[in-house]
Amino acid sequence: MIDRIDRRILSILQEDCTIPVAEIGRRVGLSTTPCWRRIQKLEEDGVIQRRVAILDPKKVNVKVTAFVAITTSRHNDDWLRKFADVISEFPEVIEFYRMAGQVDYLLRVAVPDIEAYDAFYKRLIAKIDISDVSTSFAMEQIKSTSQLPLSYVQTEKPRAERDDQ
Amino acid sequence: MIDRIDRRILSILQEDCTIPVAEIGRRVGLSTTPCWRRIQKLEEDGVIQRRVAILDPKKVNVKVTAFVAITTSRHNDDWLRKFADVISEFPEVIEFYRMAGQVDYLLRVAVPDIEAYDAFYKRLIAKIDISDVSTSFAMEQIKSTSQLPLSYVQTEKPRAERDDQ
DNA sequence: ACTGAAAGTGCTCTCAC
DNA sequence: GTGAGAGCACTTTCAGT
Repeated sequence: MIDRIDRRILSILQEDCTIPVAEIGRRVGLSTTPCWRRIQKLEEDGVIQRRVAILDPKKVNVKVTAFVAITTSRHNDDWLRKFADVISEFPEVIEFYRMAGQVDYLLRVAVPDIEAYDAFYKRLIAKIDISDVSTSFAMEQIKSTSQLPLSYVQTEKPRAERDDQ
Repeated sequence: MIDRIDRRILSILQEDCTIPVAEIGRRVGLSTTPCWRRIQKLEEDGVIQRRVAILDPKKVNVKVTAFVAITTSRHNDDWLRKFADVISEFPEVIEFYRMAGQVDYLLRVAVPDIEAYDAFYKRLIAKIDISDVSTSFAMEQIKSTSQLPLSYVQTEKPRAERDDQ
């Protein structure tokens, strides 16, 4: 389905999606047409979901990252759906996971400072009844990337190599 | 520095950076040229850091997200720098924070499954001596976005509004 | 399946206002 | 800030390998 050339294309586009197709082709050893068709297919197949601009958190005044661990006292499905919807609506919530283990849910929240987090927190609990919440703040963002590892992609060997065996 | 129109432009580009400048201009009530110039400036100023393709984690076979909480037994600066470098090198590490509070460091790791996490973990501890590690797995990704909240941006009021006052 | 060429389109970016 | 225009990159097709 995805071969090594596709993987290299994905790697390039994950890094910078403004590179012209002709240049991508050159880098992966393909001419423009097949390279363009591969990219088109990767988009059709949903491997490439979207192309977006990445902003500098500091420049848009969200310097503080908070991790919010939520433990709920077991509610029914309806409540959980409402819970998920309400929380997802907050633009400050960048990531939202249902967890295995002690903690039930984990949020990553982007805000300017601790006071803003407090205000966010108040708006959150005003909208939804949460029993147990524990917040940790990040002091420093050492790494944060939109690039997923591509080493685990199920690669189909290129035809040439397959025929060799 | 950044006014409301810039903010709307950023909001659009955070969502989809393939939209033509003319269309962005139309949406924010500007003709192509000034809109293009604003985008150019936002890039120069580093507000827009890059433009990237966002891939579907499932399609590239990283279905499991692990959060790794690391507690170190207080090392010196050199060790900490090496620690940061070694961990940052792993492409599976998508996010890496230095934390306040109980936990010293928090990683978000993307892997195909629990076995792959275990292999990753072995490679990690083989490279660096970590005393106390605690891993939690996400069962479900309810929300995950590259879009930062723009409500906190320091906005300079547009000239017209300022003059009105 | 990829190459290369080539036509058509639409966008980028500059310039004059 | 507007509007127009030149140049260019991208898209898409087609014949050929």
